[in-house]
Amino acid sequence: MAHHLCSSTSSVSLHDHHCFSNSLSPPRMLQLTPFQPMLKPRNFNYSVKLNSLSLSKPSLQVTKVSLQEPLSAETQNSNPSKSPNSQFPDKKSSSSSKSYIWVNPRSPRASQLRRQSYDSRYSSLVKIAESLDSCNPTVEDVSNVLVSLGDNIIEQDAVVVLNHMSNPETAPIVLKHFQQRLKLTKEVILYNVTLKVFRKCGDLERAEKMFDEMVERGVKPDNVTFSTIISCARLCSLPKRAVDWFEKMPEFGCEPDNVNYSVMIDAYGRAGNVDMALSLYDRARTEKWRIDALTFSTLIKIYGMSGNFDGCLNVYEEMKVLGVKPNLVIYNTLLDTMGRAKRPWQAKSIYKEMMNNGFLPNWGTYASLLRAYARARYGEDALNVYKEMKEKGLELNVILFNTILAMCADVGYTDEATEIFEDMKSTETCKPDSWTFSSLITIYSCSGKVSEAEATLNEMLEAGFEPNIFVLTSLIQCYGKANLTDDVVRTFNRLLELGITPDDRFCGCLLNVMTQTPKEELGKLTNCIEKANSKLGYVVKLLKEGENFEGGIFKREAAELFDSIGADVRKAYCNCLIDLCVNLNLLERACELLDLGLTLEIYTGIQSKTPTQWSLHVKSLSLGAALTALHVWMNDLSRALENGEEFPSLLGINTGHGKHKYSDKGLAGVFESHLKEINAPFHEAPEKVGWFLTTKVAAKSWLESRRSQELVVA
DNA sequence: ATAGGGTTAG
Repeated sequence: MAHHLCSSTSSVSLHDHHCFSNSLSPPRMLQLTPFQPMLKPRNFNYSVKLNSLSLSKPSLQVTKVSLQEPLSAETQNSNPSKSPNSQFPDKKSSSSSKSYIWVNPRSPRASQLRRQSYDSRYSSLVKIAESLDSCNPTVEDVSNVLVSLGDNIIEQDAVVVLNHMSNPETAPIVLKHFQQRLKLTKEVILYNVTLKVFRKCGDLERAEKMFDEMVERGVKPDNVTFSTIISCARLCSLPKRAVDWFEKMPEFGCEPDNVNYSVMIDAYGRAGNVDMALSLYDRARTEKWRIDALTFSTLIKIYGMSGNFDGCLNVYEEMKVLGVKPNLVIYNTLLDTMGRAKRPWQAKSIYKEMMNNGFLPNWGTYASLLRAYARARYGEDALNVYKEMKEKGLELNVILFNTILAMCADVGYTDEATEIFEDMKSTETCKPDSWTFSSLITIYSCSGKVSEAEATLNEMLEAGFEPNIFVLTSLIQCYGKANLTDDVVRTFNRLLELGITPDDRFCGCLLNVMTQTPKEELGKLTNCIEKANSKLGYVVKLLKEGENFEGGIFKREAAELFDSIGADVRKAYCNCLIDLCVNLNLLERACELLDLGLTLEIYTGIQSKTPTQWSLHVKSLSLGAALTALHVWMNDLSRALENGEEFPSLLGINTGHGKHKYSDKGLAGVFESHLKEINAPFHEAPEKVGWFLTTKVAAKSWLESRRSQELVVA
């Protein structure tokens, strides 16, 4: 990484370093979701002193294709003889027997006529529906629009008109109009389509009122009535009301069918009642209802929402066993749930299967894939999906753009993020929001690009967004890395001016900045830390005062601090505090903190022993903490040697691979040079990445020579 | 497109 590190003062040797899932990072809003892991791989710098650490069957089986002229107002007023569709009989002549064309319904001619005649009628009805949506909700205005239908209205016309309406004010008036003028044979259908209008507007109140009205009028509700109201309740995020309606069905003589089950499976799932959803599925299965792909998709989603991701895959397998062919919706749902499950590899194999089965990805497919890859930080895969979407002209929305930009921030794709941000701005539909700016500022901050971060901040302000805690945390990290301590302080004051309360992560970032700041500037930052979090301020103060305090106080205060902060930041705080100790040459204090970290189980499994190998695991430690742990381990090994303990054939240190986009040199690299410096006989294992190994013999002789050296010094 | 089920998330 190109960070500007803390100035290389002669007394402090500085090392670029990042640490892993223990680190405090500039926050991203993504991390607020429950699906996000608590911690992410992140970069950090530590300055450390090294030497210390269906089209329904054509219902026109009718051979009669005689139809009226298109029912638009214009044609009503125009001279029929001038009608462009003069091949069809006009309305006036339709009363004469000659007006009927009799055609074999199976002939291509019939289907052509059907389509044409249907199309023209249908589209006029749709236009009338639109006019009804925009007219005043008065009987007069509604009647004026409906006049254009003429007098030969059939029941189906009424159904089509209402089915296309979306205005909950005019729809009941339209319904009444038809009820008064038509002899309805299936009045329930008219009610059902009116209920759909209310559902479109998410107006459950009106839908329920309409239900009462129909019952009062003696119209018997059917399964469609119930599925419409139930799905309306579901759309209104009132799944419990959906359940109430489902339970009312028997009361009205309705037996639930497969669609009702399907809707209810979804409604129960959304109500959080997974058990009921699954028991309905069982019932549907034992009652041999045909369970279709859509219902399986719903089931997969329910399992996914309850976190049972293997359940999702089981349903998918069961579906195939039952002979239901997966469709695109199923695949998209599976991809989505595998993304939520953080199983990008499974998303990948499902996508492959989908392609092999001849399906073409649609926007939803790409969105699910992109999310699955981006959330799991499969950088290359996510970028490939992005490129493919771009090639196909599929535009991302803000959420998707933000998802991929957040990934770029996590894996250090600075240039890619810049390009994607430009793409985003060039779209007409998508404007960057505070999340977008936050991710970008984080990216520039992590890669040490101060001027870019500041430019993006200004762009954000121009777009009318106030800096939030996420942005300010990133900026503090940015200035900290660049060793611009005064700008860190200025940014901190800005946070207070904006009335934002510093959170654990923000304070952790400040603490992390301290680990990168030269000694003589630390005072400026301790002031900020004291204002931000008094407990942390006190611990830092004790630490800085070195030995001048009673034993035990420091550890107790530190323990209290760890108790007061979120479990997700404890390790990061502990790492930073140890780094600070190491920087200030307070090795004993560092050991105390490491010990406290072990006691409180902030750190686990640092040392391990098997009959054949003793190991030190420093993967999740900061450099300072890792070097402290090494120091402790060596002392433990010396003691074991003195006590005549049997050594295993191998001794090893696991640093992890230590590669990170924002970092030039990882923990492994720094550790390697430190091991050389102290002549430790550990060597990088060619077969095992991130491991430094030595033999019993080499370890023992090195420990011996170290002891004799110490004796000499003494 | 022709009375009922889902699709968009951070």
